[in-house]
Amino acid sequence: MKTKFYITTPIYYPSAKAHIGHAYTTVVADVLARYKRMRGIETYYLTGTDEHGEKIQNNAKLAGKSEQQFVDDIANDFKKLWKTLEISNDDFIRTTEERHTRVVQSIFSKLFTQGDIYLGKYEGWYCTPCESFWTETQVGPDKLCPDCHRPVHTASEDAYFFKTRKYVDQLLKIMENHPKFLLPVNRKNEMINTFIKPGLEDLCVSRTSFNWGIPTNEDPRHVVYVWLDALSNYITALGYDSDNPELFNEFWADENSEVVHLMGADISRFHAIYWPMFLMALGIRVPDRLFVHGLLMMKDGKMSKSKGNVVSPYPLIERYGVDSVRYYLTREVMFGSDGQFTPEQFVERINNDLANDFGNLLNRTLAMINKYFDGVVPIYLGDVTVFDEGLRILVEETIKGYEEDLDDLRITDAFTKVNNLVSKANKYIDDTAPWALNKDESKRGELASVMSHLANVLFVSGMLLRPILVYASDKLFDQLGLTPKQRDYSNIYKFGYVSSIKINKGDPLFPRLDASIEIPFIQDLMK
RNA sequence: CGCGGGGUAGAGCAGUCUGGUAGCUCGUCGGGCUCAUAACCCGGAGGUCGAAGGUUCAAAUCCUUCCCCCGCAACCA
Repeated sequence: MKTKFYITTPIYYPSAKAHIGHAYTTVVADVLARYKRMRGIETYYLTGTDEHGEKIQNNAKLAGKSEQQFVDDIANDFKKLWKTLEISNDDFIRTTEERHTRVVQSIFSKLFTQGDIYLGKYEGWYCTPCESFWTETQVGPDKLCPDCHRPVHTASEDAYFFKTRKYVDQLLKIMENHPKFLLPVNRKNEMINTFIKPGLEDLCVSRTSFNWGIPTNEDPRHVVYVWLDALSNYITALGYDSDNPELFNEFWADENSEVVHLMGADISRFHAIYWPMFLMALGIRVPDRLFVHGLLMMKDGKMSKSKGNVVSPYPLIERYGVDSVRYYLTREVMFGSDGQFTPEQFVERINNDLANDFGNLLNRTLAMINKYFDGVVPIYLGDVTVFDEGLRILVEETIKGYEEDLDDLRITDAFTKVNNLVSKANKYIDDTAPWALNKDESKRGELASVMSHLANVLFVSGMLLRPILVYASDKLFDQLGLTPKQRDYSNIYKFGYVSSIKINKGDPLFPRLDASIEIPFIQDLMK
């Protein structure tokens, strides 16, 4: 396994405030980052905002702000949300920052000089009053401007293009030789069959129709157009081509660093095709993994401003806590497929997994340790019964499977295994019936073993969930009586580590939510 | 014929690549337990796996055609 880990979210386009969909991607990336750190892997986690383009220019005007003021405000909104959600990003890159713009200009120049970028003509449907280009499908069969509904005409303007031809074979080879380069696999097939095979066109990398962008050194009327600007953030943030390239050398250039990009399907094409090509042109190695995650849909379809079905994460966090929201986002959606946000499932997920199964397991275990052993976890003496043995073996299998899954980005599978462990521990209580053992003095050893096994399962479960539950895991460790030093991941390999310590039973970790109150409350948020 | 995803129990989903008794969570019905947050554990009912045809000893799974839903369509995770 590689010793270093670099993970990124897409940089979000701040044309409006952050919603729960942004939070989904960012939380998932955070869970992976925290997991890797917990395993002792040197990790760097990057997120940020993509702040250029015509839409920003227009929205700023509408808001009566300067472009910079407009993006400053929204970038702050994103930063605040990540802070609230306890996102552990190491950096937050903004494409309007000098450290980014300067390097993008230099990348553009380099590609131009070496002949990968050339000056050509961009053609499309143009609306003169709106000063905008539109695509064939946007203007429709009647050739009307989608904005003002007036007729458009074909027009062309000078633009720079990136030559793709030179790198196609190399890219195909990468996809062929590295089956996990682009996941899920159907995404790879889509890229190859729809975009590459029919013949890849050159990519337009500059525009003159608006000016809120990074001006090129070659011709300042041209600003760098979207993807060359936006995608470069993954390396500019690390100090590529700057006076401080240490992070770049450590987390990108070094083959011992695993580079993972997370993204939605809408932008997978740019990540999977053009981004590797840009890197090849720059003579830099390509990422290890591109993972296309699903979207969190609303009952009436995709979240969008026009539909007015966007959910803000803030009121959810405020009412249910950071851990619950993080857990819901990580767990609800099969990683790689689309999922649906409904108030019913939100409440259900938290009640079943966190309150009834996980939280209650802690609560009932500690109650028994208090009652039967005066609040001290009995000394671990190995397996006494077959039930003990079965549980211990399951713990070992769970840890192994969890690690394999997370290392392979199978997030849903990994945490499903933890749920299963918790659930089997609840069953174990039924199987062993401690209340019955307590009535028989000769079964004292068995009873002690049950408590000890349960305490250790709780320790392991809390640790495996720690990348998600940034507060509750430590509350659980507090209640188990573990010192901060003892809360180390490596200790979960030693089953029986939690032994002979005084517990501090506290409040339930996750109070059960009353569905009849909470569902209407969340429904209200969706209006 | 633009591209892609999907249609499996009342709800939400896995399983489809590598064909072999249809599974998970929730709900529902019945039972158990009493350590616990009205929780937990066990069992039952409930499915012509979108439709039709084909391949096969055997199809949710492979092939063909069709129907329906959704997303994208060059800056909405």
